[in-house]
Amino acid sequence: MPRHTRSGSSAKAVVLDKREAILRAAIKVFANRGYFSSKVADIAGEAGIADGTVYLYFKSKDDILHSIFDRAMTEFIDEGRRQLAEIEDPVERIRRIAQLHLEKLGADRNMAIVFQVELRGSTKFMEQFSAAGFGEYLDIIRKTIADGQAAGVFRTDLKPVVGAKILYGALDEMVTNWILSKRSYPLAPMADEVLKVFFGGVLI
Amino acid sequence: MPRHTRSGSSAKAVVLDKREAILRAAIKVFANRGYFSSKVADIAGEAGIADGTVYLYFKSKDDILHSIFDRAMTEFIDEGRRQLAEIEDPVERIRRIAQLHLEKLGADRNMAIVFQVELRGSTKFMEQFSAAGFGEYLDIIRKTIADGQAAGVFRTDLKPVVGAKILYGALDEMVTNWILSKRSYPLAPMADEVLKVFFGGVLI
Amino acid sequence: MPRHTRSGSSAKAVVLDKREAILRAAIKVFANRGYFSSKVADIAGEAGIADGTVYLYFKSKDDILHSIFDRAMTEFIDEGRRQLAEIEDPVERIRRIAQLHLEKLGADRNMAIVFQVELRGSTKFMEQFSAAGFGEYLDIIRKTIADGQAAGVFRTDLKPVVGAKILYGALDEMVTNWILSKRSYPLAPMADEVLKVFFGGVLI
Amino acid sequence: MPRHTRSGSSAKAVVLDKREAILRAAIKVFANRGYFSSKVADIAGEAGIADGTVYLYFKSKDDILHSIFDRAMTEFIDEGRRQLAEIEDPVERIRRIAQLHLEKLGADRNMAIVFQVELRGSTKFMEQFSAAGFGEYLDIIRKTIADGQAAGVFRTDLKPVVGAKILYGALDEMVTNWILSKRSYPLAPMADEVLKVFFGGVLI
DNA sequence: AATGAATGAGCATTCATTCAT
DNA sequence: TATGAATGAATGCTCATTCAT
Repeated sequence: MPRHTRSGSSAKAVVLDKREAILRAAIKVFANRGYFSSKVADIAGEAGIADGTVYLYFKSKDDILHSIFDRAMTEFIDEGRRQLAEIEDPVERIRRIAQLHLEKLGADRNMAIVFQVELRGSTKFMEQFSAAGFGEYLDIIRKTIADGQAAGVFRTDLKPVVGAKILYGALDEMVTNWILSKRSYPLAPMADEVLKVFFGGVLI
Repeated sequence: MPRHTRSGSSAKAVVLDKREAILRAAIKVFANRGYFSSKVADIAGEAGIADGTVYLYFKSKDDILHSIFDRAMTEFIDEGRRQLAEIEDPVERIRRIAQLHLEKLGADRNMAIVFQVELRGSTKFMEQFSAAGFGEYLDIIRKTIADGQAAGVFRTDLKPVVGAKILYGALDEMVTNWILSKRSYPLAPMADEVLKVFFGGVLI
Repeated sequence: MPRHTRSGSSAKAVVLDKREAILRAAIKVFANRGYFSSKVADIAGEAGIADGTVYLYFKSKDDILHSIFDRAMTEFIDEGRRQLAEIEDPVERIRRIAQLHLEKLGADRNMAIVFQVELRGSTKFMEQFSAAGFGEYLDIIRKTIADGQAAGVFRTDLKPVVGAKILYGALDEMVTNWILSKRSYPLAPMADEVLKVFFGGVLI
Repeated sequence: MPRHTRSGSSAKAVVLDKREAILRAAIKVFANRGYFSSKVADIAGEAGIADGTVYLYFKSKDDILHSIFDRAMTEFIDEGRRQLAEIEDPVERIRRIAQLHLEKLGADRNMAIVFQVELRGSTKFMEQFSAAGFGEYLDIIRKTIADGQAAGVFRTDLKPVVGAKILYGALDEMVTNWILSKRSYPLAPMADEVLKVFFGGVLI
């Protein structure tokens, strides 16, 4: 896809590039040492800039973490909406959501670590986050389940919001285990395992 | 066995009481402010003792958090073994595990916050913890699922370890949402909702 | 020499014994770790008593160090006076002083370390000490030199006080080197080497 | 080689200046209060900088003391080698050493206090220091005495190393007394008094 | 007298943030 | 914009001393 600016030398593009570089560096550093143990100097060093420069692009260390979440969540939600746009069938929609969830997080281990560990590691963040993108995400799942119930494909003795949490929790645990695992394996295929149970249960 | 000292005033008991008081205070403080933002002075203040006294009972702030996890996990595992001892049926065992999980964490909101937030908020802790009690817990679920498969009550096209993670993840998410919820509701009943899906799936 | 109290069980004797035990323990601990790095608890432990008991015999940690110096210095001065009482000849008196200096410090390595290191390691102590026993000690040497000059055996183009410092400094350095030496050798014989130079110089 | 920046304003010079300022401040503070009683904040205050700035130039409080010793000793040894380079006569060399010793320490009272008090006030420092510059210093004296013996000007019934210690000890005591003295007098002239005795002895 | 648990003042060090250049 | 030296508030931990028993 062609860029609208020639080379990366336009003022705007440079700004975005450096901001981007800092975010990437922060994701790496936060993933390795954790938010509280990471120093702004580490991030600057990883990004190849001076410490002070960080503050030209972010208001604070806290702001960096928030920006990481915001950007990733926005991208994820957008990508989700795009992919779900043409899928009508609730079952297929749920399948697509689950796959997308694990594909996205499975594609960037550092980002996954930051999401699973740092986002969860702070009630403050979690609360703010719930109010933001996370709530929206859960809501998309909830609505799809409700649609499925209306369409007569999902059992109706289950509150959609609870179903959404169960699916999300199961997927989330797949990610957490993948992060902590000493073995290296692809995360995305786990979606099918989760869906197998989510859709059909474990009882024969 | 008769005590030589009346009631809980024996030296041993006093020591345990103070240690206990510090742990309780720490759970409260950690739950409210998070581990990193909590000051040892906060804990001491909450426990009604001098700052230095904390160090007569714990080696460091870090040691306090570890002690919280260790004690709670040991108690939980013990209680679990006791309650599961007389249950043979895999389905019932799984049900008991899920209920116990939410009963225990639902009984102490602060403790639940510390577990959900602080334990998850540190790869270091998570790794140490995985190697310790958490792995053991997941293993109990895994074995029960395997037993159920052998007994012909659970579908066999699912790896027991994956099933265990799915169940755990779903329960865990119930706890996390309960913690973050502005509304106040009992956590334990959520176990049935999770089991409904885990056992039977959502498809009609 | 017979004791005036039978056994060590009289109140006075017990007090002295425990005080003595604390001082001995302190000398050992101070010698090994240095005054500032030594903890009162270390001293109590070495003396086999409870921490608080130290304060029944000494006003403070500082007081212990002072007591060590005071007692040792008093003993040393007394012993010196006794031994010098019957020596008239200034040369022999100087010899006796030098020998006694190295004999005494050479007899107790820990005490020597405390004297050489801790006493010197604090201007405060040194000033207080100068005003106390140390000044008295130097004065005895000074007077002996002056006597020798009056008697025509010592050169008179040297201020007695300077001569006293030179002798003391040379002896002191023997002690310091002996303490720091990795090899083990008797300190007392070094007195003759010092006196050889002090009396006759190094020039042929 | 021309500088691109005028006078002492180059980055390197500024760094050295601030490092120098901290060392000077530390010498003053250590001399007045002693190493253990001195606070890093005192040093920073004396140097007119913020507390944290100290750590941009030194690794720790301990590192400051070491740097003081290292720099002074290096300077002293260098200056000594320079001045002794053209002196052949062992007697004159000894004289020069003694004079230099008292000239240098007599030129900076605070530095002298730090050397006499803090260096001696720690077996740890003394041991490290013995292995370093101090041993080298004593060795220079020792060799000169041995040369004098070989040249037939010094008596041979004295081990050179012992002679070196005696001279050093005598000089050292001059410094210590000068530091502790309430009167103010020049230290350097005391070298002649010491040499008078060292060379010719006190006996007529 | 003896104990040792409790106290709390004290301090070296870190690090997010600022700002002169 | 970019730098990185400087700042100084913040805090975990130690240990001399006290005092209830």
